[in-house]
Amino acid sequence: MSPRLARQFFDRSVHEVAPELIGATLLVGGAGGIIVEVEAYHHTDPAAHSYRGPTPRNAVMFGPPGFAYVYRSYGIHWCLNFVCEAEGSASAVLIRAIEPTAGLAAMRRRRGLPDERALCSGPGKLCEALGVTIKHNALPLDRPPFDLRARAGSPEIVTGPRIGITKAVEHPWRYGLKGSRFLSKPFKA
DNA sequence: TGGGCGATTCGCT
DNA sequence: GCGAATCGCCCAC
Repeated sequence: MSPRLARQFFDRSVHEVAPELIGATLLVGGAGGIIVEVEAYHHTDPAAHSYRGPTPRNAVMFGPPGFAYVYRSYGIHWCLNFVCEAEGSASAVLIRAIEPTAGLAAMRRRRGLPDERALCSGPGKLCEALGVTIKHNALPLDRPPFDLRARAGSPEIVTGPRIGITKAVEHPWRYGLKGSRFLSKPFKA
């Protein structure tokens, strides 16, 4: 088993951390798999929740790195982020897609879907599959129920514009595992 | 294969 | 009141 990611792993620029999360293994309560798609959000970025300063919702982003920031999206879905950089810098990586490898039965049950490819292929989907809710907000990533393992090799990374945002759309801050069948959407060649 | 739309909560204007 | 870091379904092509 590869080593657990230390808290210091997140105490760097989101643009360093985000691509290094591709290929890492994320389990929540024993269910999850290999991270294949993420997006980086920096506090100077108009598309980031932290751009306009702290609020009750985004408070965790302004705390120390290595914690989970969970928020509700479109009134329905949960989205999972990892807080990065020094305390107060309010930057985070959005986890967008996972290749399921562990706890398949539990994830299928929660998703109500038999298709493995659709289990975790989107930020809202993977939270439902892994059982992530607001209860996980502000929890440390180096302790249960989270289990985050460093990747083994150096996978090929593809980049592209982020999805579903209206501001700062030009930045290529979406990172994916090249050729993965489990992405939320394909990367443009 | 891809675009349009409804569901539904919350933060901010 | 508006719009959002989404998803799944429906429809046209």
